[in-house]
Amino acid sequence: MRSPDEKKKEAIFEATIKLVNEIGFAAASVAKIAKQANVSPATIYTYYKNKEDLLVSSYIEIKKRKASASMDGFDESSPLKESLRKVWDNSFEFIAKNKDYFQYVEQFTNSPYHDLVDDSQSTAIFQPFVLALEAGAKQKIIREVDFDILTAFALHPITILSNVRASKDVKMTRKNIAVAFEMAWDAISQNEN
Amino acid sequence: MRSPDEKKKEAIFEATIKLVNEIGFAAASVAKIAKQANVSPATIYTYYKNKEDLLVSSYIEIKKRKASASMDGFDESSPLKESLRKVWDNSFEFIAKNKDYFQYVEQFTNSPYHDLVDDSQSTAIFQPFVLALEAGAKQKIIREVDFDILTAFALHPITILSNVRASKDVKMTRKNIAVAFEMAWDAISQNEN
Amino acid sequence: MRSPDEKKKEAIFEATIKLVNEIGFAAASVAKIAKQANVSPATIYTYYKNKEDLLVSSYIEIKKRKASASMDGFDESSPLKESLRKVWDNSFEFIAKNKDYFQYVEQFTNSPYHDLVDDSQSTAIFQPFVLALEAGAKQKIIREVDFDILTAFALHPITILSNVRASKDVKMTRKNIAVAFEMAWDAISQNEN
Amino acid sequence: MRSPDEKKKEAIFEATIKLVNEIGFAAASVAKIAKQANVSPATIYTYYKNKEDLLVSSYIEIKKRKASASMDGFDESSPLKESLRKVWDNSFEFIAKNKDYFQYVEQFTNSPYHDLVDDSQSTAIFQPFVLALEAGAKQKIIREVDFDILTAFALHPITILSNVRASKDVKMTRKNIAVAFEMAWDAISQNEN
DNA sequence: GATGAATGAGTGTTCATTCAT
DNA sequence: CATGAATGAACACTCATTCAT
Repeated sequence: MRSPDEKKKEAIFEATIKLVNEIGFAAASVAKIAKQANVSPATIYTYYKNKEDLLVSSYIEIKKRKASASMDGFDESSPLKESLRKVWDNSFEFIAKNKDYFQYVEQFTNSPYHDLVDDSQSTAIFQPFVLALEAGAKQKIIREVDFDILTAFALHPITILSNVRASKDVKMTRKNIAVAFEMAWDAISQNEN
Repeated sequence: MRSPDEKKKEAIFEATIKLVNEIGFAAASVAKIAKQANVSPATIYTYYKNKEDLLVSSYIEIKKRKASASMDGFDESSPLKESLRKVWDNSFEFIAKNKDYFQYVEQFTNSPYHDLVDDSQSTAIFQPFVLALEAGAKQKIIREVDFDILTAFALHPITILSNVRASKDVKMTRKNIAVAFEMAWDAISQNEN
Repeated sequence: MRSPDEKKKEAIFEATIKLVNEIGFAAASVAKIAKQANVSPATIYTYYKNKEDLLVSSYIEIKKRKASASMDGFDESSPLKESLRKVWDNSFEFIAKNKDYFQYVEQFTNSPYHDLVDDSQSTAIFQPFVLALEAGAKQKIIREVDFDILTAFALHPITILSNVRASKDVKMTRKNIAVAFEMAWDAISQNEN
Repeated sequence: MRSPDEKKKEAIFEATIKLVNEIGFAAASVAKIAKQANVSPATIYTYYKNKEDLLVSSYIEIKKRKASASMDGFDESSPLKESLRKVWDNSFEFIAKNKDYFQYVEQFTNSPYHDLVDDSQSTAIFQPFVLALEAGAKQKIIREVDFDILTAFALHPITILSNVRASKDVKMTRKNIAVAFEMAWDAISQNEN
């Protein structure tokens, strides 16, 4: 069971995400976040060094949760395609359940705040997946290209298709996910002969 | 009576983009933008209704420029793959030349400001390209899927691979562009048999 | 017939009164007055030295018009009570026809601007009336008291009863005016014996 | 946690009245009031919602104080004339002691701010007096006329004669008050036969 | 004479943060 | 640990006024 303090910290965390999503970084003042979390502005400063720390910490926290969720049940011994599919399904499930987290990350990632963050902690969780991709490349299952190019097709479509702002109309039904995944796989797989 | 100074407006426009990219929407105050543009803060209000108008107008201006650049030399009679390739090359060229414009758009798109914008004006320019895609789908050259899913593989990789924040390490050399384009085409083309 | 210039000046005058009544001295900016009068802000400065001059001049102009209207048809040879009644009727008529002028004066009078004004010009018009009062006092028709005390009962009730803000509910019908006038007369007349 | 400082609030209140009287609503900026009260501009906003609230609250506060002072020692069983005289004496005493309060109210009353105020709270204190007047009217001691007409002669002369701006020259000595009161009584009393 | 562009100085207000309790 | 009071600094924006045309 959580201590009363942890509850307060969680309340501040949730209030931050809610407010930033609703009114943006600029308008989400410490005072407003405090009110939303039902604490005094001063209280926030007992948990976070300053506003920047609050925003960055919240981002990192989400990234961690998302990374573990995405890698849940990942099995290195499975075929690469199945592994990748697992990550896709996990990701869509996590995003569907945590739209607010996802939206916060999107906004944060494209802001100057992002430069302050060291992503290594959360990317570490993906390590097994990275290794699997590299192995696949060596085995000529998938293309041997820069890692960033690979993920542009293998992973980024997930976030693009989940982004309410970018893709207003598509509902990511099970069928749509399946099709999109096949497209991703076609993109990265070394199938031409 | 003085006549309006187009140079001054352009200076404000450029200053806005520069500052927003460097320090973000929140920190880019009207006063700072004015100083950067070498005008009085009050002068900005003779060209724009308010800060929001300044930011939104700047966004729209960029979108327009980018849209026409992307569609430059687009030929409806060419084969779809060539047309798409043309858009890719145009886009990468434009982005390479205007990294600051591009960065501004990325940040703007993922901010609450974006909800205020009606994108129809700039997307209108893409109309011939949209028609070409639809024709390609009907002719079974490319997959028949939701338009947003299609662009997630046919166009979005361009912006992802150009994004300095997301892809720090890859240089989009001519070769890398060629490979990435092939992957995009594999994703969308109806090549399974 | 007025020259085009005079029309413009009158437009500025009317715009000033309208706006000050609607939003008050503080909010009635030169720019807004200019817009209301359909001229450029700079144009106002060709007719008035500055904003203070505009407000004060408008006040004086109204005072003049009101003073002459009040004294219209004043006959020194009439009995004092009749003369006073004439002033009452004239005043109520003027105010009824020019509620906006009246309201402007009320607001102006109770503002620090009023200290800047030399009222002698407009009060000069009342001179015959003042003399009549003084004569009445000497003849023991009315009380011999300080002039300001006299007018507090003989004239001020007119403005009080006309003031929309102060007296919301009373309609100054002919009958109400008659009664109020009798009260005023009872107050000032030397009727005790 | 600091406790609220009543002294500070009073200082802001007094500074507001002083400055508004000296330079008017328009020129009395929050910054100037803060400086006069020896607090930070931001501090004013911990006690008042905004400038309007500051001005309106100050007005209401004065009205309350004035209303109770005016009704001090009011005795319903006394003859009406005595009761009214009591109110006159109380009022002149209060105004003499608090010229600044009075001046503030005068300016406020004739400004657009006044429309925002619900006067019922302060007028409630006058209720016994209102009832006494109504009783007097029924007993034919005073005229049966609209309440606003009655007060235009029974009460308004007090404020007119106290108004420095309107009546520059008269000193309201005990004797002058006595005379003026008799005039007021003559105006409202039903003595003609 | 008339104007829209331009601006330094100021507006009311909110900010992130600190501090005494 | 938690807080509301307090604030200097900054915010977006408007002001009265000037100036070149």
